[in-house]
Amino acid sequence: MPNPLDSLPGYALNRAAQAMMAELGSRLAPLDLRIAEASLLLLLGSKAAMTSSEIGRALGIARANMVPLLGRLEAASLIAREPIDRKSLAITLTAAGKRMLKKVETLTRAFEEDLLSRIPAEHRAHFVPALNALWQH
Amino acid sequence: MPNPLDSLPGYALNRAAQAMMAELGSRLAPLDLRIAEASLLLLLGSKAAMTSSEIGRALGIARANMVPLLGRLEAASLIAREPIDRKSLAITLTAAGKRMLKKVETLTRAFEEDLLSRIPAEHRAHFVPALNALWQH
DNA sequence: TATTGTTATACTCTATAACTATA
DNA sequence: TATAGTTATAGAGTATAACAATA
Repeated sequence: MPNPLDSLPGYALNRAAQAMMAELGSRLAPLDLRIAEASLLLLLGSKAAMTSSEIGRALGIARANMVPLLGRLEAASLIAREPIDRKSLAITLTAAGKRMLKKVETLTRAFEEDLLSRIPAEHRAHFVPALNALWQH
Repeated sequence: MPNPLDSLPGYALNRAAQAMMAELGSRLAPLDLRIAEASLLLLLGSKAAMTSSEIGRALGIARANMVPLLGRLEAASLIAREPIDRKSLAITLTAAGKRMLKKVETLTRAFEEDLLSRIPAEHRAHFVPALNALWQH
């Protein structure tokens, strides 16, 4: 039933991420948010104001792809842009954005708990450190 | 420097998979193969002949998306399709496909070793079991 | 009746090049 | 000179609906 690819770390990593992101996407759908949009709200909630470029660097999103992402959030009145100088814009959460953030935080907490609960207890503490070793820096 | 999302398992999972798949994609580029194509060759190498639907189920690829995938591999003369009955086709590796498979196996082995080597030793043995718990069945 | 292979289509995510305006 | 924000575009991955033919 299982195939020989299942023992490959890279294959397992890809399948697990695909499954979990599909699950998270389904849970976010009722809020009309995509994963990147929810991530952005969570990030802004902890860092106050950031520029588009700073957000992109933090989330691993290319600058060019930040434009439609911020555009959708602004169209939904969840964020606002205010000039810092004549070159940069500060992205901040609106009141509606902060209310949406609360929902995202609740939903995310439940999702992350459910994800961890699927991992056998003896492996659980090793999960995030192993993953972070693969991409940080 | 790090952001608060880094401690979330789902976020770390997604970033790690994104980074590792980008790395694998770069390594496969000289062979002119995409990740799904290389996965298909590896699968066929261990299972002899399979139908398109069986491959799709094994790799988590929708049947409709198997069509262009198999089309590219057939255009590259790496696979062949032979009728099983008047409804199904057996997908098999051609001689060129088997030669390419050897390259993919060598490359994949190196990639998987490099991936694991990035994970601190104490976390390494927990990695694949934790991931497989998230998506299998 | 369920499954296979297929077509067509659409949406999302990601990547690149180029441009302007400013620090 | 490097960076910010943007436009346009292309590629790749994924998802759905529908269809004819066959098991």
